[in-house]
Amino acid sequence: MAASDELSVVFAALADPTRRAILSRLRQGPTTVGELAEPFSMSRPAISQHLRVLQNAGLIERTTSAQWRTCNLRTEPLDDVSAWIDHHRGLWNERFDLLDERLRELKERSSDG
Amino acid sequence: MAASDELSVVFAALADPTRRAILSRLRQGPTTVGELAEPFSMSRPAISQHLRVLQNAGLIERTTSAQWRTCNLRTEPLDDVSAWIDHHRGLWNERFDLLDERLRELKERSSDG
DNA sequence: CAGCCACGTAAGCAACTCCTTAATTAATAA
DNA sequence: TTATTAATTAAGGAGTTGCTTACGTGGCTG
Repeated sequence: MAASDELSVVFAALADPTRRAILSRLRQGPTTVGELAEPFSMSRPAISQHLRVLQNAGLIERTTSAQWRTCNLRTEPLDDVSAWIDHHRGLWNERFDLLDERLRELKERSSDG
Repeated sequence: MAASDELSVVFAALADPTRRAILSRLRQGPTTVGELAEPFSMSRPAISQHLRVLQNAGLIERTTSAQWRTCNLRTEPLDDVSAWIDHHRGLWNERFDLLDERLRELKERSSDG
């Protein structure tokens, strides 16, 4: 990774499919490390190391209760990432109207269903 | 990097401040490699290698005319990244109102200034 | 042709990533 | 206490990254 600035650390954390899968799993709610490791054909220490990378990036939080470590998703770092991405997609200075329109559509649909 | 799936390749390409600065520069328009290398205290080959990473990720395109290579920004890969990020920020199923409000703020500011 | 210019490739190196197995810590349960 | 369970730390290795310097390539110019 080499670069130690926050954005680089978060991007690097996301540049691994195992780690992204872990984050996806955590969207369903807090989980223990063992449960998190289950779907992967990988040793527990490997998962622990991935979790450390995610924690350093601020993308998860770990709490201890008894001998279990519970992992929680933290989405704050994704705000910075999203801002950078959207800026470079050219959304910030141009297509407000389009985005606005789409959001309104989605909003209507979700209140309908 | 190890992972070779498209999303991982793009995230990894973005996990370096030099490469992100190159992309930022390219937002102003197409540029030659020499011009692109100028702001960095780094050898030309190093920049060439960064450009290769960006090209492999589909984030730039290089065209040759005479002895110059012109680099162009390609934002398509950012669409996938943005979709993943927004999905995991929970924006797709929840906080439409908040986003809507923020966009309205930004819009007002940009039309004011 | 020779010489310069813009850029890339090749080779090498320190540092890092991602995985492994073995040992360790800490809490629970007999 | 001893054994079991959950997870981390330690140590090591194959492969990758990010830089360097040296050399190569293709296009222009005298």
